[in-house]
Amino acid sequence: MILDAPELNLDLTLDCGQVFHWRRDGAGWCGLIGDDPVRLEWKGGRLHFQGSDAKTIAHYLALDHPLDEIYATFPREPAMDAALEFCRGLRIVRQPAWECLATFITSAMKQVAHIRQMSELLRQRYGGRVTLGRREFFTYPTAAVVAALDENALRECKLGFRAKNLLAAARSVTAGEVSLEKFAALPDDDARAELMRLRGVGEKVANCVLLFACGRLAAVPIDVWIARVLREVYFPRKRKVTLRQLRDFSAAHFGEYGGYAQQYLFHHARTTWKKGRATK
DNA sequence: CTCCAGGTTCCGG
DNA sequence: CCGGAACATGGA
Repeated sequence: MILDAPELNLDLTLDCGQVFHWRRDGAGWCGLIGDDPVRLEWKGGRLHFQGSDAKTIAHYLALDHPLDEIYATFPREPAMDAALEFCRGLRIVRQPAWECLATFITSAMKQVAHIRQMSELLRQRYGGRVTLGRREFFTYPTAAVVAALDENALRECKLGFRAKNLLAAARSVTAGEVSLEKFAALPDDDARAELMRLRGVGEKVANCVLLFACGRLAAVPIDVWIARVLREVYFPRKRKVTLRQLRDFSAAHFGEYGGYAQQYLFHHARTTWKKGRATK
């Protein structure tokens, strides 16, 4: 099956730190969209796929996001231009809300490789097994499944102190104390506040969910990397810049597609910085 | 062996 | 509101 997708860089989209379970498969990628096992490969402006259906895939990969319009809102500055040149075609996907929320709860103070590992362990032990041809996949365990576990089971998935947070969040969601479905009607600030009622969910994780699952493209998650970039680029040789200042600056400076700008800066910085260290 | 990672929470100024 | 400290674990 084939889908037109001229402005898509699949490698960047699936391997830029917004989602953690996709793995390379020859010239393409294998993973799940929700419970659907999928294989994707991009060739000559078209997306070849197996598993699931065109509509689901186009929605997940956000092929409807108007990249040209988004890029036009990026501030014209060397750092932003470099990030855009590096990340052109990277799309902010629409992940299932719970899966996104849970993986980012486990992401606190962990490297991307570790986040992958925890996600994979949770899937293999508590998710559902599905297949595509001879390939095997495991869906992400639902909130109800996680809620029924105990803290020790989660610690055995290498979650460490995050186990308590994931468990509490799963139980709150399962009990209906926080609803991940009713966000559609809420403004960003209200949806964020709702998410932050969950144990282990602060401003950063809440913004990740708003951006990577809910399509709130103005949400700007500020982590150690983006904080580093913002401080170096926009507040050079300034002694103390608080998180609050960075947040207020981002909202004012990047505007309605701030989440896209942030992700491009994030991936560019993280990738080039690592390279710089490796060759040093 | 040391350092640090897509943070959050709790506590004292 | 702000700065510090505690919190687990593994890869570099």
